[in-house]
Amino acid sequence: MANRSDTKTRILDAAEKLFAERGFSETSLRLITSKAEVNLASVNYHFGSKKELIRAVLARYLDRFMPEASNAVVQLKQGSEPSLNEIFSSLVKPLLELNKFKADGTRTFLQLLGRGYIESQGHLRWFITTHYGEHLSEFVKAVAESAPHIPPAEMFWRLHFTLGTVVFTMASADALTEIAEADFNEHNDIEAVIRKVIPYLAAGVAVPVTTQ
Amino acid sequence: MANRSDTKTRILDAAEKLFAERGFSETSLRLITSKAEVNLASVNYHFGSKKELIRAVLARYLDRFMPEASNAVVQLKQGSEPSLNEIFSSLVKPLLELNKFKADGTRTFLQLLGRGYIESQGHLRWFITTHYGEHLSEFVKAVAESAPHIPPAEMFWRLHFTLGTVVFTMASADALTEIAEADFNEHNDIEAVIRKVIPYLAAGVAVPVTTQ
DNA sequence: GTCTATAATCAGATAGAC
DNA sequence: GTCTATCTGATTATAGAC
Repeated sequence: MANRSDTKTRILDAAEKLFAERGFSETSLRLITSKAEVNLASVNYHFGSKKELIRAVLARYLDRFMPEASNAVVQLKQGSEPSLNEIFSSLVKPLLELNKFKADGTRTFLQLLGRGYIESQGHLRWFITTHYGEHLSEFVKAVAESAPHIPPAEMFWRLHFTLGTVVFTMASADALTEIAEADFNEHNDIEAVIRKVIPYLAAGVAVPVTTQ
Repeated sequence: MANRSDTKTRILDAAEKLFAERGFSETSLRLITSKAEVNLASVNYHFGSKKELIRAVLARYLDRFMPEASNAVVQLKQGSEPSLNEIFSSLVKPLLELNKFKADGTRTFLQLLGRGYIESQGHLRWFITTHYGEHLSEFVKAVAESAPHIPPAEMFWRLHFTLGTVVFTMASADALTEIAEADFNEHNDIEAVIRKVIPYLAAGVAVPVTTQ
């Protein structure tokens, strides 16, 4: 069995792929263990429960991405007054680094994030803010400083609009790239999609608040 | 039984509320029939299956909203060259009309739409484009004319970014308004959220394409 | 049309041998 | 650590009496 990773990793690998494609509640442990070619009981042995497995899948990506992302933002601020476009763009490299960790890692991570935010009824939001709060606030602080004309409450909403744009786009990325291919003969990988969405996000976050 | 609507309506009413709050797969027929105070078997008698019930719930809203929405857009174009903000804003009234049809109808509809797009693996997208395609294209055409500097393929992406922003925001609207209340002492109803998101969307859709 | 009762399936989790 | 076998509970769906 030289060419076979350990059971725990096999489960994580199969689970993240299925979770990203189908969502969490639509993915049974039986399907996961069947794709991973491991025994059904091993999930509970290694992870305790399905819920813990989901957390482990997410944590494996977040542990890599979050420090790199906040680091990129901090580095960027060493220079002078980055634009919103530059701040968002600084996340591209940390995102693409995930492809080195695992094939299709960027897309998988973003899709997991999307599924997680939508399915977990606020639980993932809590998990991320409590476990990665300091990294997160580096990003939020940089954005706020770069758009000082937006009041904090408004910025709260806009950052969540942004999150929504990203996670929905990524959860639908497969379908959308297929349609774009068929209708416009455009081939887009995940990086191309990310680079398309950034100007959209930056424009929305910075648009002056209308008083009506 | 004067003060009791018929079984079919009771099921639809209970189902749409639960679907919007919890998602489709997290809502069992047992929960629906229990809240509706009807017999479990009546769902299959009246709708045939859970999947058909989901379609019926969505169709009840779409049948009202889509004609009104496309009508609003067409009306708006009678005047001269509406802005993107005006086009998006023209949807507010049709959306709020849903509150007259049913208490909290606007929020319910948008949350259902969000859940549907995310959970249905592209099936809802197909259902909407095939059943409401003409209404939809009125809207798309108006947006395209109002932002002629955006090439069609780019506009395809931006309209889906927009869809993502809206449906994610609406699927998370309850959680977000709670947080905004707690952290910023801001009270927002669904109309307030809609009015917040429109400038964000309009700015993103119209931002010049960057050539890099 | 509505009900009870139940079929048929699938889920997560676990006991216990190896 | 891994396996088989099974438990327990939930689900959708249906048959058949009323």
